[in-house]
Amino acid sequence: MHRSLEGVEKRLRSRGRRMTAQRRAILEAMATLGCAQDAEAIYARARRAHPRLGLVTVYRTLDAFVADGLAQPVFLGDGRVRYDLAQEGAHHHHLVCLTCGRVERVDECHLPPPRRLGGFRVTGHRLELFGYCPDCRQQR
Amino acid sequence: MHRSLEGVEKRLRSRGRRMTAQRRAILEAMATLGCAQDAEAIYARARRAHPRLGLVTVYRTLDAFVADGLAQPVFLGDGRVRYDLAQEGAHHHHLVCLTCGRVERVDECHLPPPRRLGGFRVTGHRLELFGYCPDCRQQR
DNA sequence: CTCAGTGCAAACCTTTTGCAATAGT
DNA sequence: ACTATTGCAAAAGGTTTGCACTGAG
Repeated sequence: MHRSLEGVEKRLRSRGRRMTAQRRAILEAMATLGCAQDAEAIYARARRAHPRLGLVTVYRTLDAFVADGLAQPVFLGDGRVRYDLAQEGAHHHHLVCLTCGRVERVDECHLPPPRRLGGFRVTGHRLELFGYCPDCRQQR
Repeated sequence: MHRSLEGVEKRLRSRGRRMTAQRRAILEAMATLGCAQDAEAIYARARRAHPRLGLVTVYRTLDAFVADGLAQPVFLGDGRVRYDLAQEGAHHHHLVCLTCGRVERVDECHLPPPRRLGGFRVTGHRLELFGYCPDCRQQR
């Protein structure tokens, strides 16, 4: 993980940003927790490494990461924004359990996105799959 | 549109719900405005037909419609929930302009959703396409 | 030394809830 | 009549902003 941290630091610097203890803690939290975590979860985890961290800083940092292409927002429709660390080969989707809310990462993408569609130039897409996880499937 | 309104009314009744002037106004607003409109937009439009309508009623009605399968929520990541009227053959996706926010409906779905994936039973999906609409494409 | 980043408190905005009044059936 | 539905006001919940202070480069 330290290797990618260096890359991240370089990327931040190139955009006039600074590497701080808070940002390191947030990056580590995101890497540890995995994809599609919300600000609160990242905050709780990052606080272990940096107890003085404020929730507001998490929000501002996530905004900055998204602006710099280091993170991507994920919307699962539960009223909060979740975030993925934008790593190499990062294009992926999410599989969400409708019962317990568990989120799995799905790496295959069978979508050949058309470059043109109804006059639009299509540049990207988001796909979320919904269903029932092994645990919740049994209880039905 | 009156034909489908009757179907809607029947559906509501079968679930112990009542058809009110407010609900008619909201249904009409949704049908007129098209897909992926938020509560505020539906409220503004429905108020033309029923000026005494309250925004809270729109929220509660939309919740009820979703619970009854008459509407579906759409999440485009702009911090508000949007709604589609669930009509026949309603499965569709959205094409969103990253510049102006314009939303087009996309009826083709090239996604053969796998029934099983990583232990999950997959029952549905949401796909949103992003890009630039004809107007905004020119300005670049 | 300079300015990006931080923390706190307060503001914001969308959505939800409590409750008494209203209106379908 | 019975009770689902409504409207208002207030609360809730996630996110953003103002401002003075801190600290990376």
